[in-house]
Amino acid sequence: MGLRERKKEETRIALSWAAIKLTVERGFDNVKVEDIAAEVGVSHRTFNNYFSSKGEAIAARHFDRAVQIADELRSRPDDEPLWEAITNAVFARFALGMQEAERPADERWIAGVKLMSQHPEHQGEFLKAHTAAQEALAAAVAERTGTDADRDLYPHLVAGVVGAAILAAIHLWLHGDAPAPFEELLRDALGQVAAGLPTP
Amino acid sequence: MGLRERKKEETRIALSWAAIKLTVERGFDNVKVEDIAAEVGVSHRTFNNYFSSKGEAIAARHFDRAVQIADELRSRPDDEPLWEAITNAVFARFALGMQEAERPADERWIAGVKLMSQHPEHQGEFLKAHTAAQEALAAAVAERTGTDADRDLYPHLVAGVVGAAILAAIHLWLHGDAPAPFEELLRDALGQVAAGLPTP
DNA sequence: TCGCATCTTTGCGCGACTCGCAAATTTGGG
DNA sequence: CCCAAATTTGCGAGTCGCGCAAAGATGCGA
Repeated sequence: MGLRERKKEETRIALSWAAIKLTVERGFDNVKVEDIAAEVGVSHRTFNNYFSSKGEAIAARHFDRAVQIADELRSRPDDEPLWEAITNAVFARFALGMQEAERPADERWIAGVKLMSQHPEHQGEFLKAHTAAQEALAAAVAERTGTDADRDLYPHLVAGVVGAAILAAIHLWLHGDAPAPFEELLRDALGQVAAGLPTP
Repeated sequence: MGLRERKKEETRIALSWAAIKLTVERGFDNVKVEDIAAEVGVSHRTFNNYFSSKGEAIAARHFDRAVQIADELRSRPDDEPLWEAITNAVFARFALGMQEAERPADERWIAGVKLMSQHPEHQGEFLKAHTAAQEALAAAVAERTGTDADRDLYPHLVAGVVGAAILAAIHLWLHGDAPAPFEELLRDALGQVAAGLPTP
């Protein structure tokens, strides 16, 4: 990767990160594209060369991280059982970052994230990113199980079910009554769907 | 429901339907909010009293239909096994309309729908509607299984898994290589997740 | 039946956003 | 060191979302 591409990637990440930071601090509607661009030191117009909306910039971090789950799954030993490999892949790339790494994690930040997550435009973009990443996961599952993502339901179902588990964990973590650590929720959710979701 | 509310609902449906019709015919970007409003005979401004974007108007029909699945589930006999009840509920309210009822179903229409389904803005709104409807389903599942949607993962997982099955069926129907009737795909998908998704 | 309180529609206007285009600037290979 | 290619930037046009207040429609109670 040449200097050119590296710089592009850096700008992309910086813009995405600035979008998240400002949105969490001020609220979605109090951040102008101009502000995000200024924070990174590029022009308003350049922002739109990278992302076609504020929401997309914010969701980009989620997207990048989610896609890495698929990569991680591919690098798992072939003889590892499917659901075990998936669980390990998810935790390797998702749980860490979701928790408190690379992020203040103070009271105000959490509250800001919750507010942000409720904004309609962000929800749409987040789900789009989530779904797009899920397709990458489906492709990896197809590879591992010898199925065909263009003809078989199976890889899409597995990826969809994993995605549903992740979303359910996030949802309960953000909106639920009983405060539980995110990692625990996620492990529980993956365990249940992996076991075939027996009636409780 | 008084005349007032009925009229509102009619306008809402008319706007949503007009949005779909025009978008399928002309393509997402060639339809202005003004056009949709004109088709129904209201002002541009009134459109925005009902929907906050073109995409939302289009997704509203999906949303309404999907929410009815939850209602249908509630009306199923209590002694019906969960997954059987869910499958019946889904088919009662979803499969019919998805197929070819109430809709031209000609070649041009299908092509238009496929194009529309690929548009970024529509995808986001569609997923938002899908997810929102899923929460209604989770509530119904919680009711039926005696779990708590605010504390337990289970109802969200069931709803999420059902949603994933529906999305997988739609996805393969729209983008897959092997042409199969939608109803068959959907039945297959629900059957697999209900059985706990065994390795193929 | 009628009048009034309430809800809905509409026109106006502002600020913001997306994107095409072309000029200016930066980058990397030869 | 220079040039071709990629990237950034400014500008402008066309939409869009929404707050506000006036105008119109509706339904309930007297």
